[in-house]
Amino acid sequence: MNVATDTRSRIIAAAKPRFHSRSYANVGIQEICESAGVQKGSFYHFFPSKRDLVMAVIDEFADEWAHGFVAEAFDPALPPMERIDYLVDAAYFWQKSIKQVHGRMLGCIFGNLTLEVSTQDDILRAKLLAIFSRAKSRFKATLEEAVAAGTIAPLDADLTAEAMLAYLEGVILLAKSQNDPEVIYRLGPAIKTLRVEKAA
Amino acid sequence: MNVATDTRSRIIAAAKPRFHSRSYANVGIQEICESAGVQKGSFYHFFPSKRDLVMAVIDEFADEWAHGFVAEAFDPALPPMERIDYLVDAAYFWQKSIKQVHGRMLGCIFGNLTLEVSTQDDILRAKLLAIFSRAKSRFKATLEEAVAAGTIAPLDADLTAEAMLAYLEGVILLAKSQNDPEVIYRLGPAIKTLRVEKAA
DNA sequence: ATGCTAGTTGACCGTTCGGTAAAATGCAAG
DNA sequence: CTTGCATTTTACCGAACGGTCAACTAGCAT
Repeated sequence: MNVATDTRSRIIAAAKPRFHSRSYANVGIQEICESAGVQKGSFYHFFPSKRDLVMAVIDEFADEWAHGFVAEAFDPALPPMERIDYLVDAAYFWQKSIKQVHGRMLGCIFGNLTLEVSTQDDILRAKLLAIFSRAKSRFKATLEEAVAAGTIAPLDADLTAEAMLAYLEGVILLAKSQNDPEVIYRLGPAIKTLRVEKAA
Repeated sequence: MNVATDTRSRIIAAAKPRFHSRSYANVGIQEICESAGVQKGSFYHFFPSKRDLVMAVIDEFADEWAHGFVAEAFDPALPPMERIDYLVDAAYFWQKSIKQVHGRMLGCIFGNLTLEVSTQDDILRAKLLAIFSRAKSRFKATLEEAVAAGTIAPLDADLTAEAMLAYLEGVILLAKSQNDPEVIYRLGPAIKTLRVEKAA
């Protein structure tokens, strides 16, 4: 069982950076297997299909974020609005370090996959949507706390949270188009100027 | 020459909706040729490579926008800030009509392609970057006009323009993840709340 | 020791991929 | 009437694609 777990996670470990740095369609099972030192038949013992692999990869990225930067950023000890700054900073430093190692800005794997596959695979789209939905909830709770604390004027927390998430993804997209994480540094802080007023 | 032009444009016409609704990697030359009623050898007479085709497709989309919605939105007769509203509205109605016909929200082809290929093909990335750069210029000029007219308080027009473009792309991304153009309707108007202050 | 099962192997499936080359066709200018 | 060029056709290339299958191995419980 330990060996089994190891093979499975070696496959995922080989797939992660590839899906992140290229695209879903551009990464083949064969390449992943070679890199993981696993036979193709063995791959299909653990994953019924390529889609199931990428779902596992999505989960791993999500967990990594949830227990890493996101947990740090949304620390209840921090003043609410500073959490958002922290998150944007984290995105910036992460992309910057990736570029230093890899030579390229890879962007957000959830955004990347969303635009690539969501017209072709509703199951993947739903998976990605769930990730975004959780992210939005974090923003929303933070905004509600900030409003309650009087840090910011009352607003529509739900829509503003969604707007902030959209902005973050958009900034990362633009940064990727320039292959330059500094775009995140320059544009990121403006996230706090976004506001959707409460409906009358 | 007329026949030649026709073949070439039939190829592009077949390729456009496919690249828009699926992805670069997922659309094959063969399929495009079949749909256009063109032989593969004939395809390679007009396009040296698949990449050259997608560049032509990008140009067509860019022209279509530039002479359509964008020209309408950035009408100098309109008050500057209303132009931005107009553009967001145009994006909304366009995506909505696409969904009515096609059943899916396809999003922005420039954003889609950017996230898919920009780590793998610097020439395509540069092409897409140029598109974004022009779009940003439109926003910037509009913002400068609004500041000059006293409609909005002075700000860093360059960075705010970039932020607005990022936000628009992000909103479309999120809408695509939900396969729902109404997201653009709900979040779009908040674009005007974005501000980057002038550096001291 | 035997039988069951999870895991592994490597060969194989048909299909599609982007791209090539040579021969055939159509057409227009000299 | 012929030369020359742009266009088109057809057949083909090697490689890669996602996925399947039957045979084999190893470990563990009865």
